[in-house]
Amino acid sequence: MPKLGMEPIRRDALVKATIREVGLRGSADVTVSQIAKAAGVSSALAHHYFGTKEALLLSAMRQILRDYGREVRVALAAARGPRARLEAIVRANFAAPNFRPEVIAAWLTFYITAQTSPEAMRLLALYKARLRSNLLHDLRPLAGPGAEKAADGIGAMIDGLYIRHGLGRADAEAATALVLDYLDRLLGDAR
Amino acid sequence: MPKLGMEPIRRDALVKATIREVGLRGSADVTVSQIAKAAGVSSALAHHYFGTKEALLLSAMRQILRDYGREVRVALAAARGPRARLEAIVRANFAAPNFRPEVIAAWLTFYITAQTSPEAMRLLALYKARLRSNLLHDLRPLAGPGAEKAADGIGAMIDGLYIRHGLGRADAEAATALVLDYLDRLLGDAR
Amino acid sequence: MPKLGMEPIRRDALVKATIREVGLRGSADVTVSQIAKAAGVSSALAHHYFGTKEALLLSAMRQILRDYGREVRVALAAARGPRARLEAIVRANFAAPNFRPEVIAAWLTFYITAQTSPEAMRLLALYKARLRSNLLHDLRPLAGPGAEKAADGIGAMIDGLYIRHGLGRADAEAATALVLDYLDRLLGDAR
Amino acid sequence: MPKLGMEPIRRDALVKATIREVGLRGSADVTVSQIAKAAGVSSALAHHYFGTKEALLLSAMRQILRDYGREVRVALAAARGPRARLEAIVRANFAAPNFRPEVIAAWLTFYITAQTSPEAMRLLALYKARLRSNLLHDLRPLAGPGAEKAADGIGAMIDGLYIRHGLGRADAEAATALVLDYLDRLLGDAR
DNA sequence: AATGAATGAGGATTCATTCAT
DNA sequence: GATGAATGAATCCTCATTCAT
Repeated sequence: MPKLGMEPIRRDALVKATIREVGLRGSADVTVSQIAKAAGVSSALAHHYFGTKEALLLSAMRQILRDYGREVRVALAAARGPRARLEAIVRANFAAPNFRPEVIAAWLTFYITAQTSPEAMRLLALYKARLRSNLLHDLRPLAGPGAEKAADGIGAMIDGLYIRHGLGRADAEAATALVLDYLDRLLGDAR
Repeated sequence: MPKLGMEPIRRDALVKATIREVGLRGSADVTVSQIAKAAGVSSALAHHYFGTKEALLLSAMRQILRDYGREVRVALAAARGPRARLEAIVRANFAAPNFRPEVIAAWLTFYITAQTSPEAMRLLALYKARLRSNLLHDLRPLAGPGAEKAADGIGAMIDGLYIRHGLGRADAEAATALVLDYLDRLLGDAR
Repeated sequence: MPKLGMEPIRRDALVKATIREVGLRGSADVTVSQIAKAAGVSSALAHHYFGTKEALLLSAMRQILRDYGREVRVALAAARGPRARLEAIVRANFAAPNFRPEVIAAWLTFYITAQTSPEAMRLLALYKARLRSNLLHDLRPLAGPGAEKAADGIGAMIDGLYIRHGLGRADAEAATALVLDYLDRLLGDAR
Repeated sequence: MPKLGMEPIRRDALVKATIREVGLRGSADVTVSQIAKAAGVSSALAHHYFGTKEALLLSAMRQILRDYGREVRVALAAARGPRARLEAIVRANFAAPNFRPEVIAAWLTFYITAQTSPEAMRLLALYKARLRSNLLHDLRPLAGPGAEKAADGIGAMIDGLYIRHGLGRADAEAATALVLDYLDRLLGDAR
């Protein structure tokens, strides 16, 4: 029984299902039909709304990036001072919603997709840039000229811990501690 | 013009072609036919020698791990003392043969594969364990009780820089410097 | 021009085409594509509805068994008394719809299939059991203790004539007469 | 180490392996490679000696027919008088070497093959004719004008019991008894 | 006499995508 | 707004067959 204004609901359900399925199946081997079924609609509808599979995957990627961005923004809003803000950024990266195995698996898949799809690459680069700029903003007052390198190092470590988590253990707490320890060593110079 | 003793030659060519194609195409979407063509043989021959596509992918993964292991071993042999050995390990990770975009892309693909194939997961875990044990061996005399955390941090940063390289620039030299800087900060405690 | 409710129509067409093709080609070498083409659809649709080739073959087998069962049931309904019922069973076995070369060829193929597929074996055993029980039901009042052996003998002869028909001539009339003659000799004891 | 005069040995091994494999695999799904491996040679050699797969299958069929013929001939040689000879024929049909599941399975496969290959059909027809002529020869003095029908009936029953054996139980002894009982009923007329 | 090497042709199966309803 | 119907294209894989050695 079709209703008016179903579009946003369906789109959302499909995007969420995409993230879930890509994560669960843990690979790029997800089919549009699987996603559609998981969203409770026909695969034809998925095409109706997104046109192609790639577009659907990109939408899912954008959603993940958006979720991630929100998480960071919220964390930042509650932090006072550069050091606290840096810690907030780190914590946000390993916060539950972003750190679920399925989301990590989705990220990995998007890394792969990015090697083929320029649009995916663009999105991933955007994430990198945003993280870097966030870090830089608060590192500069603390680390001075070393800020650039510090941002690179911290960003890399975050990424490394992130994908390692997907592969096995490594809990969020330990990951956070490790990065914060690194941060403090970096800031030690300036202190 | 068939010759005798072609098997090792073909296997090698196919494995190399697999790495290359997986890297170039940058995804798990490589077909056996593509790989076979790149190796200059028919897809039937690929199946003749490897049985399944997964087996071929796993062989390629083993080859990459073997190459990586050799690289590290050679670097270690030339190093004197724990600090030098640690630096050797880091450098080896970003050394040219391991750090080519195609190899990195292959690694990423294997990360994905690992989420489905237990054998791939096993191989990846083995790599992680070896890297960690290598680092620990030389960190213990220098970092004492902090060695474990140090190994985790350095390992994570290496992985992060590694996949970041696949995504864009970030040269080997900068990556090496970043990790060594981190290393020195870690060792600063004990110094 | 897709319509709704096509599924039963397509399924039926595919099953019929399967019987026809298996019969015509006279072997298990029929391909799904051949069957699909004969049914006027794509091979993809055959998989869409039946999943696997084996499932399609089994469906065809079930259809043949169903047709056969109906034939026997109809014949039995019109017969009065054990002797007449036995004759009806025999006649039904050689009645036109079951006795077409293509159906016989299909039977033979299913005999082969049964050696690999437990489900096919089950279906064939079911047919055997039903025929035997039908025969026994009416043989017991007439042949007494010899009923079991009589059922086996008649069943075997029917099967033998059946496959012989597939191989060459041997018309239905002669086959029927032969079995009925045997039946009468068997019943002679009790008469 | 190739030897002189290997040809007959290899041919024989391949034919035997064919019968065995066709029987074991219980279907026409046997590959030349499987047969060759079972015979301890390469598949290339099978082609070297037989040219095509079909030729190899036909050779196997001829061998089975030859074995069957010999079995019957030996049995006949030891029998005195028409009745004894008829019984000998029946017994030979259910004698161990012909009645092994694998041989029966091979027979079934050849029935299928016959529907495609004229040569296979010819061989099968030849077997039918020989059995019929054998039966007729000894039925004529005993059954007179009914001999023809008797031969058909007995032949059919033998075939029926034969393939039924392939499908499940039904031991040779019971089969023999059933046919002999039928024979005696047929001869009862003339007695 | 025998085989390893190699492949073309084909077969089952999957899937993104389209379209009429 | 939504879907069942349908398919072309592609994928993995198998196999009979050939050929140089």
